[in-house]
Amino acid sequence: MTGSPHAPPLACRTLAEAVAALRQRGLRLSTSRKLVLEALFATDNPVSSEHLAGQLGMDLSTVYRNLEEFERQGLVRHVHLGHSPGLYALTGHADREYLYCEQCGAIKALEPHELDTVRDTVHERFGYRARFTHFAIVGTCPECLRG
Amino acid sequence: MTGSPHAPPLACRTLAEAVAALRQRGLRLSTSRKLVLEALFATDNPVSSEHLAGQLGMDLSTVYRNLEEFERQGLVRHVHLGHSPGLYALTGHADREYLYCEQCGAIKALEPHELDTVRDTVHERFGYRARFTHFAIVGTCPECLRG
DNA sequence: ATACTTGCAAATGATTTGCCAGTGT
DNA sequence: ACACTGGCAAATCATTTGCAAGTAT
Repeated sequence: MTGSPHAPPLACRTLAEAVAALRQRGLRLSTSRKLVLEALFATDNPVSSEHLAGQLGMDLSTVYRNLEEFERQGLVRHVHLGHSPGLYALTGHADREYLYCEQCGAIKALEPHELDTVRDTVHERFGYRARFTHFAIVGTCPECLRG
Repeated sequence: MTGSPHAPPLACRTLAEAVAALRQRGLRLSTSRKLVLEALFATDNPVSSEHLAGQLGMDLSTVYRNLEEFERQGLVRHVHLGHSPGLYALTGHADREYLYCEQCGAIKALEPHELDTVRDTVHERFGYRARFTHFAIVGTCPECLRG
């Protein structure tokens, strides 16, 4: 979770695919490494390092070291919704972007293309190509706007 | 810098105005408190707690406690650009929003209204009212897009 | 006079690192 | 075999909290 620019995404649909890709890049596939990958493939949502370590019964530092390596390879990314710690997900599996309501904490996950209009608007006006995969879009949800 | 929803903004143009507003709300105006306010009024950019503590020669915890109080009053807000720690600024003075380039670290500050089209797009499509004052918009700047 | 503020030190939460024993290739 | 990986403990970074002494009202 270092501040360095991100590796190009390494999208893998299956565990086998990911293992192959990592092998090809010369990485060793230890038991813990495979467990972390499995866990990431098994869930639909970004998960915390804490959660992974607990669930897999392995040391937090090991989890972090593996996630770090996976991020370096572009296989994994982490997101920040409100003020919470980083949450990790597979790049290819969870290219979602999030709307976070700061009043009620509601989180709306968006499929990869759903923010394209927004992205285009930003691009037209400022020339920046935006990604909302690192920081959620924070605001007020429809319900709280009414209330 | 707690996760709680924000107080309504308390926009003050001058130090005197801010002092008056805080007094009115029953807050004591200690020397350190005034120093922090002065420092915030003196700069155009969001600053780190560290920076304030150093510059003003006061304890970090005092700085944090004051910033916390000011945020509670809606006078101050903090922003996160990339992975860096929180940066603090006066609400009324720095209602800016930021575009952050994750390749080169470039930061573009936008005036309050400049993202309105973007905000409207988000609102039309998802009903959310977005604020980019807490998390910058992260992406790739025009220069890096070319390179 | 009294309640709020300070500095200092120690606690916290998230993440990182050192080290040495263990394991994948 | 040998370089890489794991667990454990300690370090770090940003931020928070406890406490006794000091200060604003």
